[in-house]
Amino acid sequence: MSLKLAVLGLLDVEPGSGYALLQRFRTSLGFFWQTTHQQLYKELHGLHEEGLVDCETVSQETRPDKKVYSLNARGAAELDALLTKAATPTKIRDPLLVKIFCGRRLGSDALRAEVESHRRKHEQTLALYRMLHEQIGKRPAAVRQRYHHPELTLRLGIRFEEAWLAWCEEIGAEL
Amino acid sequence: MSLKLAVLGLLDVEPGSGYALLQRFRTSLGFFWQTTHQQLYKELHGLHEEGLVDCETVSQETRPDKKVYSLNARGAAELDALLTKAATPTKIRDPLLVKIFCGRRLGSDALRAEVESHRRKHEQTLALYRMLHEQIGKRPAAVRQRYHHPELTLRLGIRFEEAWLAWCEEIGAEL
DNA sequence: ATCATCATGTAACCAGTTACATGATTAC
DNA sequence: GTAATCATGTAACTGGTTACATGATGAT
Repeated sequence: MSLKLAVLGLLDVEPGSGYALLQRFRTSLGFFWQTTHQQLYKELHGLHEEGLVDCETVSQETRPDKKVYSLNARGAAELDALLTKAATPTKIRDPLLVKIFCGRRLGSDALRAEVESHRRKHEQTLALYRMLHEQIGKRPAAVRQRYHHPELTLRLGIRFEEAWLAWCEEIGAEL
Repeated sequence: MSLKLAVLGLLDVEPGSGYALLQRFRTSLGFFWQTTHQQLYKELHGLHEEGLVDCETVSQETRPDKKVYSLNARGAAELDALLTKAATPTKIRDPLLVKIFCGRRLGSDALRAEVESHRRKHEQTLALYRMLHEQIGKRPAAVRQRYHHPELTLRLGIRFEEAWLAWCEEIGAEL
C-alpha cells in the first residue's frame, strides 16, 4: 500500500508524467522507499483504472508524448483514507544482518571486509543526507515550511545512518 | 535470497522440522527478518527439491508426524556460496515514513498520535532487545561464544530502536 | 468445554525485481 | 559516433501476505 500512498502523495503536491514522478521519487521518498519505473507505471495504470487520478496525453514537439497524471477528488479522498489507517512498524530486513547471523561459517576476515564495505556505503549516504539537510536549512523560512515533512523523514535517515556507522565501526573492531 | 540463507543457516546449527525451525526463527532472525509458516514450508520444499537438504519423516506417538530437515553437503556448499556473495544495503521501507512524508494533508494531532504510538512500540522492542542482550551477557564465556554472531545483530537492533525512540521524541515535540 | 500447542499444507493474491524492447533528441 | 536523457511499456519471475483447512493432545 505504501507505493500507492507515495504516488498519491507526490501527485497531491504536483501533477506530472510517470517519468517526472519517478525523478521526484528518486530524490525524495526514494531515500527510504524503493521502486523501479516498471512498478511506478504499473501503479499509475492501476490508479487510473480505479479512477483516482486523471490522465491527459500531452504531445511534445521535440520529445516523445507524455501522459500527465493528476490527483482528482476521489484520489484525494483515497489519500486521506490511507493516511488515516495506522501504519505498523516493519523489521530492518537488511541481508547483511542475515549474513552475519549465519556467519560463523565465514571467516572473520571475510566478515570484516563485508562490514567495512557497508560502513563506507553508509558513510556516503550519511554525507549525502547531511548535505541535503543543510541545504533545506539554508532556504528561507517560507520555503522550509513546505519541506517540513520531508525534512522530518530525512532526520530519521540521518539517525539511522549514524547508527549503522557506529555499529560497523564497533563490530569491525571486534571481529 | 535472504530467507534461503536464513533457513540454511538455521539448519547448519541444528536439523529440525519446519515447525521447530519457525520457532527458532521467531526468537532469533525473526527480530529483523520476517516470515510466515507458509513461506518457511515453501522454502523447505524448494530446498529439498534442489537437493540441498535431506528430509526424514518421523512418526511420533502422541504428536502428528513431522519432517525433520537437515543440511547435506550440497546445502553446506550452497550456504558458503551465498555467504560469499556481497550483500547490498537496503532502504528503511517503513510505511510510517511514507505517511509522514505525505502527511501535510493530515493534521498535526493525527501525526503526533501516530508517532506516539510508534514510539511506544519501539520502546517495548528496545526493552526486549536489552533484556535479551543482558541474558546473553550473563552466560558463561563458552556459551557466549556460540551466540557471538547473533549478539552482533542484536546490537544493531538496539541502536536502531534507540534511533527510532530519539527521533519519535524529537519530532513528536515539534509537530 | 475451551484454548493453546504441535504439525503441515493449498490457493489466491499482491508487491517487487529483472530482462527485454523501442526510438527520438541532445550534448560531448 | 557514442552516450545520456526523455518517455513508455510488456512479460516472466520471485518473494511475501492473507485466507482457508485439518486434526490430535494437553492444560485450565
